[in-house]
Amino acid sequence: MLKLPTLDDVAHAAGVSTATVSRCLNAPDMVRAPTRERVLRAVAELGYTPHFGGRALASNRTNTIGVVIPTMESAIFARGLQALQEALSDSGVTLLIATSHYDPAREAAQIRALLGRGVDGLILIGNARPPETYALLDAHGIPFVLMWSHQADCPRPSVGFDNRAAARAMAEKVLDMGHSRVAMIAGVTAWNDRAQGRVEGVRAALQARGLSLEPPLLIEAPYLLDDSTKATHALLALSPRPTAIICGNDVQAAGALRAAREAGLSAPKDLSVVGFDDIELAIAVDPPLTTVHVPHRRMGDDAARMLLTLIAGHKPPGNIVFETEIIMRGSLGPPPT
Amino acid sequence: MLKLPTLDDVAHAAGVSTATVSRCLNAPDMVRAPTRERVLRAVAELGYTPHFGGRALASNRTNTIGVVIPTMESAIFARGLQALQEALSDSGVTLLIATSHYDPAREAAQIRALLGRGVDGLILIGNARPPETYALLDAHGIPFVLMWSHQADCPRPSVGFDNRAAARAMAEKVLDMGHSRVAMIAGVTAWNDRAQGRVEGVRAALQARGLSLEPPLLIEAPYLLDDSTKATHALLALSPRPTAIICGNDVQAAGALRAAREAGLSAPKDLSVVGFDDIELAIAVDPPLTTVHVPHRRMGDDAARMLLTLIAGHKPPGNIVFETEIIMRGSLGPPPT
DNA sequence: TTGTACGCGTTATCAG
DNA sequence: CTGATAACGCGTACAA
Repeated sequence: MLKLPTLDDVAHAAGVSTATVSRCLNAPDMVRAPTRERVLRAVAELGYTPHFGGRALASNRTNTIGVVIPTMESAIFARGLQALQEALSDSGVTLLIATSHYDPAREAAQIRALLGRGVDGLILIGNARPPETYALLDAHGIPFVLMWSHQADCPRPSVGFDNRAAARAMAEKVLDMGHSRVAMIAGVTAWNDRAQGRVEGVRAALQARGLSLEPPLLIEAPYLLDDSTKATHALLALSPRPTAIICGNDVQAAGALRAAREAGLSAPKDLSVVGFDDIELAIAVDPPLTTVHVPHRRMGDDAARMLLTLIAGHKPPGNIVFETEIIMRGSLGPPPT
Repeated sequence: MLKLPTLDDVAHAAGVSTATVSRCLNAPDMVRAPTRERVLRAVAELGYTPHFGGRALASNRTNTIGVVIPTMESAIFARGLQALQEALSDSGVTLLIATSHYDPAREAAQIRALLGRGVDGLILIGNARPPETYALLDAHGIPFVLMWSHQADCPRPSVGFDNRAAARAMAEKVLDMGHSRVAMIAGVTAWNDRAQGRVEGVRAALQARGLSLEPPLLIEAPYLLDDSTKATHALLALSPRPTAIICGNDVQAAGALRAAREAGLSAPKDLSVVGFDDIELAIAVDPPLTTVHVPHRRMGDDAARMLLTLIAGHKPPGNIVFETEIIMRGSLGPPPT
């Protein structure tokens, strides 16, 4: 293991003090051009990279921000993450990724771990979490931004959209198609305001037309293909069976389509299925999914930008709310006659 | 911004020296039980977390390992990453994730960034990279493990499988079905030994039966749905057109199925399609994909374990090679008569 | 078994 | 514009 060159080595090689070298790297304008040139040459020659720990210790900043997402396995958060990462690396900031498996206790533990690593800020998904977690955040005084949600009554800085309204709009689309026996496969709603909002939105739309959304027509299932397939089979065993299934996300919708096939039903002729999120999977399945388009990239971009603003000590620029859009593809059609 | 509690604060609260507190955390056995208990209580009460930078500086270790994957957007690496992360966090190690977009220059830059952050080890995907990158690694003396590949002539520690052999076996399966006009949509092979190996394997199988694999029957495309759909349309325009398409991964296979549908062909009756990797997508599409199963989780597990061994200074335990397995599902059938 | 004291690499505050 | 020098929080010889 080679010993890495230190500030001192560079200073020695360039014939200046460590302070000057440090300045060349952090505030080049404060150094005369010829000196700076000499120093930078020495830096290049030695292949010097500042030691992260030393820097963190001395400056109390890490140029690192942490994000805790529920999971990496489903592709839901991948694109947003990538956007986050790109936006941040433009500012020389590194992204530290942790996962909570949709478990608030794990999320709190991950936040603690991230804080221990001295992250300058945090990005979290959604706003439903125990008060202790918010207490931890507030006590620490760390800047953070919530993604994927927008609720008017949540005073935290956030970049997201109204899951409830989007789901309601989708349900209305389904009803407008003429469906009157509508079921929903929802994500697990415990500590998940996105899943909750989507259920509420669908329920509101149904109730406005005199329909209700209760078990057995409402099933909660993890955001996984197999669980959704199983749930769909249960729904299809009902009599009369539903003519449309609204799913909590695209993965679940893909699972529903699969169950329909297994049951010998063809979508959308015998059964309509709609999803949510508009991930790549939506156009891979047959029929392609009618779904709610979510602006993954722009959410990531804007969340990064907002967090950097907060870290810089500026005022929270007000929450950002995106509009969603229903993408009509083949999986939604009129009910069978 | 609250000031975080330091070792000194804990020491003060527990009425001991900082050295004792440090020992309680790093080598509990060296401290008498009653003392330790008192200290740990203080730790808990103050919510103390060791300062990452300080620790890194003093111990020259970060308990962090870095991984550079090509991309997060396709789900290919997600499961392996999750496994890595879980295996590592059991050992109190944090995973730093960076992406290269399949670009060797970007990979080198990310490695440099990771080294600057003082990672204790690295995980890299595949073994095809410029000699300068290996030179960088060797000069630094950092332990690293390669994943997803196994080539007998590569002397680096690795945990993977033989992409060439797996692809060859798959191609033979296709040929055994009776296909004689076989095309391939490969991943971009530049600096990607997995993609290269898969092409070579398929080509070898075809050549053994007197067939060849050259353009226009061989097309390279990014591992994305749309590109593969486009490539498939080009293949379907050939005359005579291929009766089977072997794809570089499952995403491409899903794209091929989509193109077939668009062209009014039904799989596997009119066209057989096979994939590689066995990600969740494989069972979401219709027909479900016949594909090569890759042991994502075990690869992640073992790579983590091997790297930790290397970091601990033990001998490289020899490369780990996994067997792959062809999973027969619906997308491969006999050629149309 | 516990405490003292130094050094890790960097930034930031002062003088000059 | 540049150079000394004092922190920053922790691990670890060494001493007690």
